[in-house]
Amino acid sequence: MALKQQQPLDPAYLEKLQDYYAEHKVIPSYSVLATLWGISAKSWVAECVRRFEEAGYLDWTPDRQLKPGARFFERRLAHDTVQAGLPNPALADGYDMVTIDDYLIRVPSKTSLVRVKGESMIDAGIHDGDLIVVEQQPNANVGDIVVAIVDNEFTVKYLDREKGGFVLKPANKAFPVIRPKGRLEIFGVMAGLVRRTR
Amino acid sequence: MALKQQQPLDPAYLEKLQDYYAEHKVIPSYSVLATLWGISAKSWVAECVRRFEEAGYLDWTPDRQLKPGARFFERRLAHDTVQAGLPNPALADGYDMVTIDDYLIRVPSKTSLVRVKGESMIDAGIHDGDLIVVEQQPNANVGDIVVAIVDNEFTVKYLDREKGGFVLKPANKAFPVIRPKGRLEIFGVMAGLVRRTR
DNA sequence: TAAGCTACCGAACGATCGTTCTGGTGTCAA
DNA sequence: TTGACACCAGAACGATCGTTCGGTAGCTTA
Repeated sequence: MALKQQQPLDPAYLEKLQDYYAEHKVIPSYSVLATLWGISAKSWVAECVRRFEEAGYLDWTPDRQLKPGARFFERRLAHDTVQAGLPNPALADGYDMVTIDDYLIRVPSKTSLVRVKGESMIDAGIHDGDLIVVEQQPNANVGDIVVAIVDNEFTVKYLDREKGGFVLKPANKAFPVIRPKGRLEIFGVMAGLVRRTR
Repeated sequence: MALKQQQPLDPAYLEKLQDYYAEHKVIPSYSVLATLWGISAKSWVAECVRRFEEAGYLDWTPDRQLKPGARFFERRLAHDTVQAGLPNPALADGYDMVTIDDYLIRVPSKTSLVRVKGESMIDAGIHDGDLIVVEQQPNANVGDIVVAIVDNEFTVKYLDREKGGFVLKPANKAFPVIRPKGRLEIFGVMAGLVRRTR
């Protein structure tokens, strides 16, 4: 027996909830949701919540408290071609959904973030203040951008090899190549980059 | 009159709550908190919550629901120098974030992602294939990096003004300045950048 | 050794929670 | 014309919520 196709809910409901969550970091109660959505019956709120839950946007804690679901943090990824008159971006067509965290992080337990200091990697498009997504591992390949520990500080550089051993090369001619005296301590390999510009 | 100095609370309480929040993205109720903290009296939970609230770790929504406070996501040891042994690569901000998503997105309903095509903004550290975090809005200021719609395609450029009107300037001398014939249609303003390198 | 804290327990209570059920309205196809 | 269905209102209800208040055990201070 085929499952009955559920009518899609008003996307504005989800958006309002996401905005509320972004502000308060909490999912509100049914009565607050009713106000938020302009609905005056808790029973209908319950039904809407049920559908969002079914669609994966909401979930429950073991203690039966409402919480964000797996798809709650999805973002619209606009295609690079735009339809003819498309003033209203609410149209579902022309968008894929992506969650930024899933996009960048493959192994959460081995992934961390390091803030970039200085302009030594500017030719690789890595600016001062950017966050580097690092997959922690003790070794890397020549050509990888690695986060190494030099003089008790994190440093982001290209990994390269000279006859003397491994070296760290900046992507900026104004900076010198680093040739570590002892063993080169690698913290991890760069897997991504995050920059906030506003 | 000097304010009475409050006894510091057990830091383990806050840690347990932060762990719970990291898992469920929600602040639990008093009875769940009691279980979480190994306390059997809700009245005492209420007192602890009151002190966390006083210290800025917890807060209330306008609807009197408990939510994370301003200091909830703070890091204990936030500096980019590395301790002996393997470090916890904290953010130098003094604040940690729950998710990368949270770091980049302020208004989810008005935010979407656009993939960059080409090298026209390479001098701004924006590479081919990067994802631009866009806050959708119909106008912008000179100097902003904007996502505009030109010939039914998204294009990322600096917004500038010439005597003829607004123009779009690339960050790469090999590319021409775009002078739109009619009205310049702005999709939104760049608020961040995401790059995957692996 | 009594008084005065702090840390906690436990019962009681009114408010609010989410659920359930009954019912109304608008739309569309048969 | 009549269902069928989606959308929504409202009342009723037991469960759970957070608050209040009284009480206890242990440690200080005087």
